[in-house]
Amino acid sequence: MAYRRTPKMEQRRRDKRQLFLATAVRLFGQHGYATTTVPMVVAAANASTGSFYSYFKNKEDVFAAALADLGERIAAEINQAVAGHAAPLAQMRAAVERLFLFLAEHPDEARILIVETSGLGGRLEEIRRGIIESHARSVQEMMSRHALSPQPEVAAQCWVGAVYQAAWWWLGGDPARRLPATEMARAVAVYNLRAIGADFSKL
Amino acid sequence: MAYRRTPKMEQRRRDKRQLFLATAVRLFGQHGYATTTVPMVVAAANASTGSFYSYFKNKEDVFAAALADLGERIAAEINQAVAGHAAPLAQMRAAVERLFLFLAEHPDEARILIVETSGLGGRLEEIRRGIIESHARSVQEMMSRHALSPQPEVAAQCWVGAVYQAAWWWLGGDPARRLPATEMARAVAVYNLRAIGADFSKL
Amino acid sequence: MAYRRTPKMEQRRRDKRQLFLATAVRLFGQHGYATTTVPMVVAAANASTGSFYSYFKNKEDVFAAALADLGERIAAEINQAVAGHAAPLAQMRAAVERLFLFLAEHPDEARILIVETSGLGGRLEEIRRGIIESHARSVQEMMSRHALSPQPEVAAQCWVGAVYQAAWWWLGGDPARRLPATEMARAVAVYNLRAIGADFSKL
Amino acid sequence: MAYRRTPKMEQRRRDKRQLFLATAVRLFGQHGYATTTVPMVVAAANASTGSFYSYFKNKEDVFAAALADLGERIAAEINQAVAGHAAPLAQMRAAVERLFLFLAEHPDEARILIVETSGLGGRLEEIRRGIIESHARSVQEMMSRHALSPQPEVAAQCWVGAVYQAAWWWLGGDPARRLPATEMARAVAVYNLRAIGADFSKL
DNA sequence: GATGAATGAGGGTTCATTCAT
DNA sequence: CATGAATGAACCCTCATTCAT
Repeated sequence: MAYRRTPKMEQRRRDKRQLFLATAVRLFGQHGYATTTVPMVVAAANASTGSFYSYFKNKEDVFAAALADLGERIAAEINQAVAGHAAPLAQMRAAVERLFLFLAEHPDEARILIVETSGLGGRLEEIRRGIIESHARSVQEMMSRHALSPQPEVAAQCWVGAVYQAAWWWLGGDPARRLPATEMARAVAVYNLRAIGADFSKL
Repeated sequence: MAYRRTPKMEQRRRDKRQLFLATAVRLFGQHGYATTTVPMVVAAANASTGSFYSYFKNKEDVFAAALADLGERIAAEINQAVAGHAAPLAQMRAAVERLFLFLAEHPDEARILIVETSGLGGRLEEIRRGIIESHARSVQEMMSRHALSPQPEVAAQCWVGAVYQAAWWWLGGDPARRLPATEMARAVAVYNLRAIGADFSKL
Repeated sequence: MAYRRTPKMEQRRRDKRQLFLATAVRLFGQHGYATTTVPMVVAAANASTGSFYSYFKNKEDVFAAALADLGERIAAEINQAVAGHAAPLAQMRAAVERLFLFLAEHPDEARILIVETSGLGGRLEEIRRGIIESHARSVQEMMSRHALSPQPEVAAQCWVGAVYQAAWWWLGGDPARRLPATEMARAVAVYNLRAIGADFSKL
Repeated sequence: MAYRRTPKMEQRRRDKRQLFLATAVRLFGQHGYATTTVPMVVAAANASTGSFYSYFKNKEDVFAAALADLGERIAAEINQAVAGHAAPLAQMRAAVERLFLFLAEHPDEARILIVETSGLGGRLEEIRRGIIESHARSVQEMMSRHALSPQPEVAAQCWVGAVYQAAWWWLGGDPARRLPATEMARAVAVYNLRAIGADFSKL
């Protein structure tokens, strides 16, 4: 007689998985993939080794899940930012600023995304590339739609690289002395928009 | 067994150290810091564990040395490139192109610099930051000397980030189908120069 | 929640236990004791861990039960075979042939009995010894009743060992090229009967 | 300057490997393959985990080495025994007796050979089969050379099975009450020789 | 100085078993 | 009674580092 598969249990499983994921993101962000150990994650999540392995196939698996999750969150952020504007240039600017702010507000996530995502075997590298590519692609699309740059592919990479590096640098600075995040975001946006030849009198 | 330190021996030591360093750069570049083991380096250099540890305090130490070495090589490249030009803009353009080309021609080094240098404990991160900062500083210096951008610090980071990311993307592409390195270099230079408001009619 | 033990429920319990047992025999036979995991058995029986442990004290317990079950099945086979003959020699021959055929037709069971029953702690070894001993005992009995061999105890062990090893060898051979099972059975019977000095003119 | 590879060190390495091997045989014989752990072997050999793994690729590897070693020792024993006789029957009898005695005197080795050599993945099973086959083959050869049995292949397996099972049974008996090993050996030899129709008046 | 055998902490992972639901 | 999530001890194995030769 099969006992009812209680919805409560399912919810708990989802919650616990989420807890593991969040913990993993934090630790991976703070220590890097290689240096973060499964026991560390398990301890930080107040769980047991066995439990961990019932939610994820292995260490790589959590990382992949965390990365995928992160990709979606960023995409959502950017989409939301873009949705608030009609003009292409305004949209691009909003996208850059939001991306920068997201990274600035989520240092662990930023670390994961910007560094420590290499030498992880093809699969993870793939996922990371995918995330970056997807930003780059949207940049590229907007640019080519508006004939803003002769080599949109290259520009898109530069664009993303500029944001990431700026964020990375800013995160490493002394919080007491660095520029406010919003000003940084604006400066980076200006840098990138100028780079693709945007006419600033329109903004 | 009285040993005398002959100049010949000193030379040999320098050579061997250099061999270790080169081997380490290659392997770290190919496999990443965490995945590269001391035995691997030792084997690839046809040496012995003991020998290795007589040249370097530990694994981190080789990596730091390799990084420092790399920093010097890059600085030399850029200086050389800049030296060939008088006009500031031409210098900046030359610097970007040379940096890109260096990364394109030295994938192992590129990988070490761009991705495999995080989560490695403060000291190494410091060194990596140092390298990037030094590029950034020279960019910043040129810019502020010529009043090219309102926020030279930020722009300098964007600048470097654009080059690195572009190089990384290019290296990951299909060698048979990607743009020639020199064209890429030029495109990246254009991106960055435009970003800082350089008057292109002058180039 | 008052439960009443209905006959229907008892029957169900017996059935489920039998299902677990059969599944266990199959898996233990195919993968060996150590390599077969409780989750494997549970999954193959479409049941749950908890259910499993309500039928058996632990992993060793199923194995013991499976072994005991197997012992009974073999005893029944042999008894049935023997019952078809009156003359002692004919009985012995029938017993050997039937035992061999049983093993040949039940590879999983054969494997459990012949090889996968050691290093399992005293109790299981005991059970296995018991099964073998019981064959040996009946052989021994027949022999001593008919004064066929000077050392019936030893002969009985040789007798059983010959059958088992022959079966094991035959099972490991290429099904397309090996002798038909019945011929093998006969050859083994001849070997053993001759060994105890049976007068073949009587057969 | 390569330092002389001292013969003393090579000797030590051989010795240590041998120590590991002997220890492994003992423990595998006493507890079985699955139940014997690498830490157990390491502890019993007064060595370290790392050392162990510098001599053997993994757990399976020691076992395979132990098995191979055992195969050679047994072959040597049998060859030596056979060499002492000229007549084929006398040779066969000597071979059986020696094999039995070897197993009787080396319980650990016997356990390894007779049981606990299955479910170990193809490779180890292969090795074990190989050892048994090689005995069987020599039996078979002698038999067919002297036209002693109509189906020498089958007889050879029975032959070996009889010896193994007899040895196994004998080893499990109460040392204070069991037959002397030499008498057992003789009884087993008689069993087998009769089985292949040897004319006993010749012995 | 050079060598490489030895060390052992610690990593990732599995699985027998329990117990709250 | 049934379920399956949770536990955690224990396994196999790697590798940075040391030190006797």
